[in-house]
Amino acid sequence: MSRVTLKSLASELGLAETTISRALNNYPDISAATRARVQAAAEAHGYSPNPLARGLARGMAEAVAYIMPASVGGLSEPFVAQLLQGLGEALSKRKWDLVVVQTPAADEEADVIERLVRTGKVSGAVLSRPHKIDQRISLLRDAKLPFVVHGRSKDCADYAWYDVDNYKAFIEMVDHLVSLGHQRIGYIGAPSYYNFAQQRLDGYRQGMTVNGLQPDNQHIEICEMTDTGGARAAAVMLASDVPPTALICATDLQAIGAMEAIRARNLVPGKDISVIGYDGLSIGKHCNPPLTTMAQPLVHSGRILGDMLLSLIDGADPKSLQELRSAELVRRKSDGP
Amino acid sequence: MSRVTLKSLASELGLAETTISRALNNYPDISAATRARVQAAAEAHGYSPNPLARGLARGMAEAVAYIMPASVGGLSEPFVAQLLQGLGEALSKRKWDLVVVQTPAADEEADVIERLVRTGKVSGAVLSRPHKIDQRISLLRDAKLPFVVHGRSKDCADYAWYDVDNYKAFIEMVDHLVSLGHQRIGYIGAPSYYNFAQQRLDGYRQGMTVNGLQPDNQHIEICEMTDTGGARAAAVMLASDVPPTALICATDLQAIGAMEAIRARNLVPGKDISVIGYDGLSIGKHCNPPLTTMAQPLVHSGRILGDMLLSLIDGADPKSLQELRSAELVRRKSDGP
DNA sequence: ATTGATTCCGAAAGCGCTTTCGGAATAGCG
DNA sequence: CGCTATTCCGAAAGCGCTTTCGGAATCAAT
Repeated sequence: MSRVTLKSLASELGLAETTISRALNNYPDISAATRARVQAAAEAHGYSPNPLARGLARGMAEAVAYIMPASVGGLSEPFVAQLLQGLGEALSKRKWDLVVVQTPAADEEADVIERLVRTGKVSGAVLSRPHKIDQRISLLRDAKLPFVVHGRSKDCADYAWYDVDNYKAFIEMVDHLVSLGHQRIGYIGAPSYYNFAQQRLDGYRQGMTVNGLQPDNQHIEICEMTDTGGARAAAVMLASDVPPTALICATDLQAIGAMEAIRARNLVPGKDISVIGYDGLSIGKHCNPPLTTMAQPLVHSGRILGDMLLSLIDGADPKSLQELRSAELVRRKSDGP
Repeated sequence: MSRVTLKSLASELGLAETTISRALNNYPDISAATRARVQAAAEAHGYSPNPLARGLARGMAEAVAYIMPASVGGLSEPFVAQLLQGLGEALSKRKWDLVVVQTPAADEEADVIERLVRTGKVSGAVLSRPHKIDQRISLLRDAKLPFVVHGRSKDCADYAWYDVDNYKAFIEMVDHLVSLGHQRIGYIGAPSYYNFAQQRLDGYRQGMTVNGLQPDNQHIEICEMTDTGGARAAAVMLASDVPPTALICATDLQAIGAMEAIRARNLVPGKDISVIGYDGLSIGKHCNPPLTTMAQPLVHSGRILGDMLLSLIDGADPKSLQELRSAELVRRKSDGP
């Protein structure tokens, strides 16, 4: 059972390869009758064009790349699987493929991306977790490879992106805590080279000022986006003269760490000190207490990103493909008066 | 800056395309001098062969597929990201690509895989979470596409696989609990169509008997591999006449759910009732109390699976590529006397 | 019946690379 | 110096598909 090709179909039907091809690709210059005949035969034999050959001939591959975020501290991001699922769903509508590429170390990043565009094995790319100024974005832009970004870098005017409104979300988080009666609200942030980290910090600051509160620098800590990072940062803050009564964290993992630090001081998170995270990871449900968090729909994000990329490849204007979503507060048990 | 191809290199060096190609592919019939010259030029221009063209010519793609496990209950598996990372590392050594494919619903599974092998866009595949008898395995086997399985199905004699010894692990888990003084040890298992579910159940049973204990059917519950599943199962068991003093769970998520059910009855997991999970998810660290679990190194697994697949494609005998690892007990706080 | 416009299909070239094969240049040998 | 054995490179064909172009048939109109 050798592979079924255009040629084999052609010889079976007594037609030319080229006719088969055009029939299957809905060219207008094929009579309805033969088209039907061809399609039936293709169906019967389970024909599907060799994507390599097609890609070569058409000069573009029916595949897009997902550029995995460099694994911070060896810890793979928990959101990848969900995002991939959404992406896959979007792409499967056209039967396109999804190839995931890793960017091992920061200094090899350029190589990897350069190779990606040079070899032309994908006709688009999705990028996660952009930095404020992100070399990868410049590379993709220069290479004129269609791409969409999950998040935004600082100069996000001319490319396609999908992001949640970090700024707004963190204002809301402050609002929420204030409405619960909190005054001294601490902030545990992420490294500032991430653009979202800046947005979240700004949102926090803005939220404080509109509520007539003074963001105390003693109550702002920046650390890695891990549980241990969050724990350390929280410990520092709790040891200060006037410890905060509530903590806003840039990520769920940090929040989880912070809760541990709180418990380590024999305080009860959500009772003595409120903690709110950001990401909406399902892990949070099983913490002690369950973590209140701002959630973003990841599978859905993947789907949107995929759709965006496809229409971008179809020639849409990147500027028309910029979508800002709002995160939603998921109240669990880690926040209280 | 048009793409640099064999042709452009050839005309620049005054050589034939074919010579360039053979030089770069280390054919023995190219003089060392010209080879060096060619390689230098290729390097200088940043040449890398078009993978589509190469794949077409060679009749095989430099890419492998990772077949994502169907997302159970809409919940993406948390281990995917880590496995992918390991796989990517292994493949990057040869600069191969990793395409992830989804199998949407069970009835489309066959289609997807069939299309995968038919189009020949990958020269190998990795499969996760096999069932006892797994249609996907039969399909891949029949298609003669090299593949390795992460786990084993019932008939695993003739293909390549990498698995952890579930049976042994669950015996050890029982041993461990018995050594802590437990007698009534309950078991929360996974659906029996998964082969690992059977192995784990068997291990549990065996562990009980070698320790002179009678596995009570009242103390065995099968449920979905989710937190809610685990919670429901634990609730049932706790309500029985002689509730178990310790719980062994087939997955960490179930264990996390079980702990919740225990807390719901105002009991303290790890103190009143011990709980041990299986998977070694890092989530477990942040539970209340931190979950004791049997851990398997996922990134490493990915790397092994990738290496296996590559040597399989190189012509290795599948039977020689079967590796059984042991899981390791990670003691945290959810087990006690 | 002649022309011109349509409709439909096949021939041919090409995408970028690999690989087999043959032949020119060089070397080794008597 | 002539002959065979080596070394090295180019020509050609092909991987499976797409797409442009031209030509044979059919049709409608004169």
